[in-house]
Amino acid sequence: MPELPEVETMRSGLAAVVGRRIESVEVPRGRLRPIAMRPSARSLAARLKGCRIGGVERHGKRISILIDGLPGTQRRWLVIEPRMTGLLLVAEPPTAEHVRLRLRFSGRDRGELIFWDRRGLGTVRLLDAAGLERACGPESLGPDALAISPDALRERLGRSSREVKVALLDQRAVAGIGNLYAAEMLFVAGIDPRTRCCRMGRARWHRLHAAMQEVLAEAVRLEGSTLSDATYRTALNEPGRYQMRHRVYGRDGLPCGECGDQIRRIVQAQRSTFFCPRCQRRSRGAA
DNA sequence: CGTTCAACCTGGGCGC
DNA sequence: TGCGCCCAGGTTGAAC
Repeated sequence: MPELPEVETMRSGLAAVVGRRIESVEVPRGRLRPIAMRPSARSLAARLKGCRIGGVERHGKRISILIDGLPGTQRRWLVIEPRMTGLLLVAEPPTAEHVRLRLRFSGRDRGELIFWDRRGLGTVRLLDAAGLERACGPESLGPDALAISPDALRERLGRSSREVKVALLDQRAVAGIGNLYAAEMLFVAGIDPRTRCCRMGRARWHRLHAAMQEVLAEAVRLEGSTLSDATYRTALNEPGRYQMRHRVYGRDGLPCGECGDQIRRIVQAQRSTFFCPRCQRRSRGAA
């Protein structure tokens, strides 16, 4: 479930291939249904060959790779959405079967960039500047969760009648948060995930913002969360280490590390939410 | 403005 | 051993 920390780890891992020239492009075909790729695999391969990797950026849970050296002066970006099980690797992938795109580099350094995706829900698109703006600009994504100010967070969500856990997953409001980290930051902030945004005062928004920064920064430092299904790996095909720090996610029925009460699982907007009913009471704190 | 539901996929875990 | 079923959750789009 690549969220901000996992995608940020992919981005920093990909810094190793910036400046390299693409010698060949491979889109393996197997028994699996091809993933969404625009333009077609064949055309993508033809256009990328001989180009250079100009840079790598993260936009919420998406990655853009600047492609230099296409004919003409216009720049293009390879925009990749890992969605549920997509990985960007500069090392051998977990299995050969689910490799969706492989760029081989030329020159002294050689090496490869691989997009691997077990479930195939991810997408790969080659976009021009306007397309990049549409896919990753403010009409699709709000401010990054690691860059937003406390007041901007409150400004963007504070009037909503939605439950705060559901609202945190809205990428147009704030970008990068998914199901796992939403649960973790609400626990750290001591906020009931069912609280309506418009019922939260300034103090609680600031507490949520502080928890957001703390949880995401620590998860980035530990290179994301590799769950028991072991899907997510770093760009070097190593597991993340933030799963050891999970306080509520995936822990229903287990005792809360703070108070010892049982952690509960509920469903909000068709997604699991994990929380501690005692540590995350609606009225906890001054509010 | 909002919610709900289905769809896209594969594979791990479970009950039988 | 194996089959059928449920579940994981990012994103989009339709229906209401």
